[in-house]
Parts: sequence; structure tokens; C-alpha cells
Amino acid sequence: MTLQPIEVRPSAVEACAGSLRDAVLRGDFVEGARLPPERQLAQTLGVNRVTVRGALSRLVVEGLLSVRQGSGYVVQDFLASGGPELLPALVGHADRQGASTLVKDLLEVRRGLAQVVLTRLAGRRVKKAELAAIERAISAMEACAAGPLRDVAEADFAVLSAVVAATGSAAFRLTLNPIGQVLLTLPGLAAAMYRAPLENVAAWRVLAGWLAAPVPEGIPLILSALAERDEATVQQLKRKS
Amino acid sequence: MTLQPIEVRPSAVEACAGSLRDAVLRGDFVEGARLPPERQLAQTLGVNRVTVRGALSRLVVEGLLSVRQGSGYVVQDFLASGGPELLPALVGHADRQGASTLVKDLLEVRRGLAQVVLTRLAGRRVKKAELAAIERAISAMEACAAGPLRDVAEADFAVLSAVVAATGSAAFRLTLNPIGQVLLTLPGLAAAMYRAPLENVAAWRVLAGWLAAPVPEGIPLILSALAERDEATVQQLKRKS
DNA sequence: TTGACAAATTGGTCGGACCACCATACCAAT
DNA sequence: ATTGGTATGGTGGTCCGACCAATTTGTCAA
Repeated sequence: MTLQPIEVRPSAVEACAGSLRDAVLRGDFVEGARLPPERQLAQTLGVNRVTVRGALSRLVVEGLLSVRQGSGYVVQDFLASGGPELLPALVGHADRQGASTLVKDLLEVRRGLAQVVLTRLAGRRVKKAELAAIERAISAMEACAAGPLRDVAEADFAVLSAVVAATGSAAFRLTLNPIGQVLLTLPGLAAAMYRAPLENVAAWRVLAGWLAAPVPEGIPLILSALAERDEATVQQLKRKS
Repeated sequence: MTLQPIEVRPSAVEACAGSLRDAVLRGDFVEGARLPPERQLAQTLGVNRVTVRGALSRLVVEGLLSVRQGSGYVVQDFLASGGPELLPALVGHADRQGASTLVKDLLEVRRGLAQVVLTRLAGRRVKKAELAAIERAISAMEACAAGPLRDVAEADFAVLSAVVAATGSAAFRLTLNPIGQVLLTLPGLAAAMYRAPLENVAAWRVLAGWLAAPVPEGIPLILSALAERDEATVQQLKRKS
């Protein structure tokens, strides 16, 4: 009994949201154009109006649509108004080349944030409690290294999250969270990134060691290690799928 | 006739979402605890169940709650699962000191992303079309420098957005978008940041000039200028409110 | 004590109705 | 011909009541 991959049936509004999101990203509706009215969409999708309303409001939050009472839903330029949570859908619509580029760029963003975090941490004393939390997260990752990849990925993100938490900055954490969640949902990414989970654990241990005496000179080494791992991940991703 | 600040009445589900969000962030519900059922919340808030459902689903997307059919809504650790769009609400619940710290950190995140973007742009040739778009955005900002602050802030963000767009990376843009939107909604921030809009325009022009021949050596100067402006903004914010 | 079963609770969906806002076309006054 | 008001239909926003589906809880028998 290694694992039990439960499968959940997505809710109706989730299905509707996915369908509509795909349609928008596919370009079925011209940007700036108006979507069909809710009632018509409901009939087309064979679902109640309340359900499509839920889906549409979701897309509005995501930045794909805007809405005004009495007027209707208009397609937005999601690159100018959307959030990172759109990336999985974008990856789904891109070819192999485009998908790997998207992932590569997202990892670059993550490294950039990591650099800011490390820079901020440099020279400061990290509280013992937070250092202990990081150690705990690393150990947890080591513990599930042989288990399902999904758990490894989550544990890996938990370590990074703990490091970011050590900055004591809510803005940092809230900015990183969506990126981590996106990385978790990208299919095949975990398989490409955690081919040898224990190496990742070792890398984290290096970072934890640095945190004990965070001198700025140590940052480039850590960052280059991250870059190496990310590069290998992208290469593996290209080769695989 | 300088401007006409229209006022819109927020929708019912927005109001409900705000009320519930405040309650959660204020700690009225213990983390991990279950919220009252939808029907009860509807009665308490004096609104239909459909309406509170909309508000609750919104909070789920924001990472404040999780939900399971038959079980209920449970409060999440938003620092571990929330997105940057929570920051305005957080600022509203913080004291003066905490609020300015939140803003300062968010600006630090933005500078970090700017650094990554500039690093990526360095050494590459920026396409003429994108350079022109940046110039256009700067001119648009200059044009509305004397107008309402809200427009200045939007134009300023549009410039940064154009610069990021020059990277050709969707991940970069989608990561930055929420941060920009948050900065736009923070009350009083525009007043603190754009006390002399023309200076900001001049700074952008410097950046645009660098983009014509993006040598890595020019990056620190631009970044330090940004840091200076952000620092001044935070100081002004502390002093003011 | 344990396991299965039944009832109550709770979120998810449905159908229809009405209200508020908006877009358009039309008409009257200038 | 232009302007301003008005009427009509369309569209999103909210409400009501009902039922379905998943979960939790309580109960009882083995």
C-alpha cells in the first residue's frame, strides 16, 4: 500500500469554468468582444444559470473576463490582467516547445523571488523557531522521498515556504504561494524535477546550513545550484513529453 | 472640471465577501475550525443563500477557506495558501506600523521581480515594437501627470507592464499583474508615491534609454533609483496616515 | 468494542421569478 | 441636422424554494 490515488469528480461549475476558460484562451471569442448572455451559455452547456454564473465569476476573478450589470461579459487581455493561476491552462494550450518555455520562465521567477528572500535574510539572525521549522520541513521531505511524487513536490514546496516564512514578510509569502500551487498542478513537472529527491534534500540542507550564518557571499552558490536544478528539470521535461 | 470621482455601490456578494474576509482575518473563527453553515450565514447576514455562496466561493479561491460537500467550510492558514490579492484586506487590519511594513515588503517584491526582468533583458536586443510600446506608455503617463492620481498610478503600472512584456515571458507578466493591481487598490499609496509624477517619468526615460543598449552594468543604478523611490514612498506613507 | 445502518447536517445544483442597470431605437424640441 | 428625453428590450444581480449528493453523527445489533 504505497499510495491511493483518489479521483474526485470535478464539480459542475469547475467543469464549466474549465470549458469557458479553454474557449477564451483558445481565442474562440475575440478580445474585447462580448460573451453570449448567461442564459444562453447555460442552455448551450446544458446546465443551470447559477452554475455558469459561478464559472463566469471565477473567470472574472482570474482576469479573463470583466463584467458589468446590464452590459455583459467582455473578454480581457489576460496577459495584462491575469494572475499566475492561469499558467496551467496556458500550458495545456501550448505545444511542447511553448509549454517548456512557460515552465522555464516560471522557475526563473521563482528563483528571482528566492534571490530576494536570500538577500533579505543575509546578515540577519534567523530565529531558532523558524530555523527549526525549516529543518522539520526538510526532514519531512526526506521522509517521503520514496513515496509518491506528489507528496515529494508538496514537501519540497513546504521547505521553500518555510524559508520564505523566515523573512517574516507576508507580502513575500503571498506572492510565492500561487507560484508554488501552480508548479504543483503542472502535469509531469514533479516527475521531471524530483528524479532524485534525496539530492534536493541535500541541497536544502546546504541552504539550512547557510542560514545559520547567512553571509551574502554564500548566496550566488545557492542560486546557481537552484538554476542548475531548474535547467535540468526543463531539459528533462522537453525530452519526456 | 479636473475629475469626476464616480461612486459605485458594491454588489451584495462583494459586501458579503468583504464582511466574511474581515471576520476571518480578524480571527473571529479559529484556524482549522468550521464556519457556520451557509444557510445560517445567509440568515445572519440578511441575504440569500446564493449570495453568501458567491462570497464564500470567492474566499475559497483566495485561499482563506477550503470546502467539502457535506462537511463545510474550514478556515485555512492564509499565509500558507493565500495570494497577493489578500494584501489590501491585510493592510486594512494592520496598525500604521504594520501597514507600512506590508507595503514596504510588497515594493521589495516588486523590485526583486524588476531585477529579474532587467537581468533577463540585459544583453538581448529588445524588439522595436516593444520599445515603442514602452515609449508610448511613458508618454501616456506624462500626459496625465497633472490629472487624478489614480490615472497616474495606472499609467505608471502600464509602463512597468510594458517593460515586463518586452521579456516575452507570460510567467513574468502573470506574476507581476496581481502585485500591480494590489498596489493600485491600496489607499493613500498613490498619493505617497506620485508626489512628483514627472520625476517618475524621467526615471522611466532613463530605463528606456538603457533598454536601447542594455548592458548589465547599468542595472544596479536603475535598481537603486527604484529602491530610493520606494523608500521615500514608505516614509511618506508613515508620516501621512 | 466494533461494525453496519439510519437519520440529520451540509454543500451543490436546479428552476423560476423579479429587480437594477444598460444599450438601442425612436421621438420631440431646438 | 443636432440635441435631449423617453420607451423598450436585453443583460447581469438577487431572491425564493426545492431537491440531490456527500458527509457526519447517532443508534443499534453482533
